Amino acid sequence: MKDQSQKPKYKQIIDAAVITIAENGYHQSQVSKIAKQAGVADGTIYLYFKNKEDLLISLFQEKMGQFVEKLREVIDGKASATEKLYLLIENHFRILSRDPKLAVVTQLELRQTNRELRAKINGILKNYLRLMDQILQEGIEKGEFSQGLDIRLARQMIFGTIDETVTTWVMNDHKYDLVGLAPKVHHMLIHGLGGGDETV
Amino acid sequence: MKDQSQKPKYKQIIDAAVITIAENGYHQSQVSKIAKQAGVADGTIYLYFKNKEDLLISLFQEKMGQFVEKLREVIDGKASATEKLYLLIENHFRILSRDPKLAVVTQLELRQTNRELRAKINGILKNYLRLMDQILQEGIEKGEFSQGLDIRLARQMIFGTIDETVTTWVMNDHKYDLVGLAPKVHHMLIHGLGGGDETV
Amino acid sequence: MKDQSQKPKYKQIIDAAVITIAENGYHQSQVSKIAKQAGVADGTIYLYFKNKEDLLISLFQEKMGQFVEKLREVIDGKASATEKLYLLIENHFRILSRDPKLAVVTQLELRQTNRELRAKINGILKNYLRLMDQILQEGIEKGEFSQGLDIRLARQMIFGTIDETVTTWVMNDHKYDLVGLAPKVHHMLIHGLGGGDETV
Amino acid sequence: MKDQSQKPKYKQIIDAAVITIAENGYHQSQVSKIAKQAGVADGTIYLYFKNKEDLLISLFQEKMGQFVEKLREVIDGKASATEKLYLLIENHFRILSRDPKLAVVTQLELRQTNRELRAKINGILKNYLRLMDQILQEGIEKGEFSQGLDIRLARQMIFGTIDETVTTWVMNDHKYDLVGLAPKVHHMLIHGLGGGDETV
DNA sequence: AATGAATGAGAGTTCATTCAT
DNA sequence: AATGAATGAACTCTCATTCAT
Repeated sequence: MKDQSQKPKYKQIIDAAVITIAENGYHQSQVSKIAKQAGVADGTIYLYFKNKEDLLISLFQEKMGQFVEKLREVIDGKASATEKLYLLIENHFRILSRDPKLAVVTQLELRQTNRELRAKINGILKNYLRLMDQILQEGIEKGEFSQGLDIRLARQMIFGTIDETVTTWVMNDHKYDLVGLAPKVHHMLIHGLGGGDETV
Repeated sequence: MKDQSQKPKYKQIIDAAVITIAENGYHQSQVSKIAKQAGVADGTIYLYFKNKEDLLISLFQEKMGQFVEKLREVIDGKASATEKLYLLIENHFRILSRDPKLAVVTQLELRQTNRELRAKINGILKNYLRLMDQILQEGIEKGEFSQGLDIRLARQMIFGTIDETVTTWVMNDHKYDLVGLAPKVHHMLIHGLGGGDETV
Repeated sequence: MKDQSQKPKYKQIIDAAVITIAENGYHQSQVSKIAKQAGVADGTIYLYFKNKEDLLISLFQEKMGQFVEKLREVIDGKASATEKLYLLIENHFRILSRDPKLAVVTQLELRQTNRELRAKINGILKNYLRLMDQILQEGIEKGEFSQGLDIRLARQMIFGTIDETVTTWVMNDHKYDLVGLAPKVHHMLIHGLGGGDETV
Repeated sequence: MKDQSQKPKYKQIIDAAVITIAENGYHQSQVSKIAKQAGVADGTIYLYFKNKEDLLISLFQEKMGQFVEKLREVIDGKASATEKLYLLIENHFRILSRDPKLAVVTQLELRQTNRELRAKINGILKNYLRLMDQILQEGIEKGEFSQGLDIRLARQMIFGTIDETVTTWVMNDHKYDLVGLAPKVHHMLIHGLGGGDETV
């Protein structure tokens, strides 16, 4: 792991954790294995993280932080909520497409943790969900989205759909183009199964 | 656990597993704890299940089997795909509302298992997903749903939305009425965020 | 096991134990497996034997009893100790050659038992060792064997040699003729490595 | 176990295993008991041995290795095969006499292991048996031993006799002098029961 | 005499974490 | 800051034996 020696140890260890977990699965990613992948001693990990759980939370925080940050950049300044939603979906897909190992870790492996850890992970996710809520709020105000929309439910539909789509893609070994699905997914979320042309 | 003594041991143990896992979490549900809850000796569990994994898979199979069966009964003979979708959502919500412990187990705890076990669980889920595909196919043929619908993606939207809605409800300690959300969720899935009245 | 139904249950179970142990090894011969082989219920074994250890001791007693009895018949009335020794070796080899499963059990499997059980087995062996002592005593008195012979050591040489020869044969999957080795083994025991023609 | 703290852990654990097995018997020598005897934590054993079986094989290898090595040293450079055989017997007896616990372990306890482990132990014994074969070959060539000798059978006589003698000594709680038996055993092996003076 | 479902004690092994160097 | 040897608690599964029928 010579090329990692430039990075600060903190990030070096987190990246090693992503690789180790993606390659071996959560339950087969012992601290000693992560340490070896990072090129440090077992004990060194405890100089940077309080314990294993803290490492995993930090991993999620670090990666999710970048994630939301990147999305905000892309979305900011766009005219419509509809467009913002599209960019959110596409970039969500794009970021995970570019880092399939991270995708494996977030979609499959990190969900194998216990309730307590998952609660903390959900806390971190809050930022992302809030971003969705903002888009939804804006869409409703601008008249793009239905006035009667229940924002919390709508956000659950958006997040649930995106999440399920990515998970299915990961479980199918990334064998098809995820980013290419963005337009269809976006269209479905906006117009529903009915396609927006139904005469109700 | 005197009132369980009527049931066959097999079901008795599965029900004990649901209760134990819901109350203690997956990783704190040792075989001995499940046995005690079931009112049998540890070894007895191994007369009915090959090992702990087999017990968990059987649990999922047993409960999911009832689930899909019940849904089929409710849905069969209904006129429209739209109506069938509504019934699927409402009953999905209803069944888990009536058995909050089962909801905890399926939404949170059983996802903490390793990749291999989850693959087996997904195999069992297939039946349910196929039911959704049938409804979608029918809806497209009858002109209720958009002709251009990608069935696989649409199913991921439906399942992802339902799943996320239930999980959020479970994570909020079942503190609101889940079944009551069915109409709104159904409407969103059919009409999308745009509400079906947008002029695009 | 229909053809066993004539035999008394006691022998039926012992024979089943021999077969089961020979085929599966001592540690893989659970009571339930022996019961199945014998065509009886697990519990039935406890009507005929106090416990598993008792069954094994009885097995050894039964088979070893026949063994010594047969040898006595063959040997009785023979003229010389040398001849008796030969017959003992040859018949020891012959009996185990004819029942290779019994050979596996006595040479390999029954030695895997704990110290206590082996002490009891040795008690049963005593009869056989006493027979050897008698032959040795007779041989010394008749002048066939050396006057200075230490009977106990001599018996250990005879038994050790026979036992090692049979064990090696069993470990080599009975792939050569054991009985045919009797003359050579006998000659070696009588004349030693020197062959009796050395000029000392 | 303070006085063991100088030794490398590897040997420290092996010696603890010998003592524990000799004192408690094979089946009552749990890993935790061996660890306690060695003055280390249970887990430490697994830093030096793959598993319990590996510890036992290593024990035998280590002790048997020293054994054969010591015998080679003693025997090398001796003039006759007869003398070499004597030294082999005497030293075999001497080494086990000096370490009665090791004798208990090799003669009684280690034979209680399953077929697989015993096969591995036999593999290690091969070196010792080969040493015997060499002595026999040399003796035949030098005219000390009978020309017609079957080396394999002769080795089985030697090993069987020595082994049985030691085992009997161990089963009698080492209550007599084993080394003192060497001359008689040697004489018997060379001249046989007949004593070498029989006129055949 | 016979059954066989139920019992429950018992042990090898893993791995997150520590701490002397 | 970094190391890595040592720790020791914790859990699944087997199987001889029992006893109600």
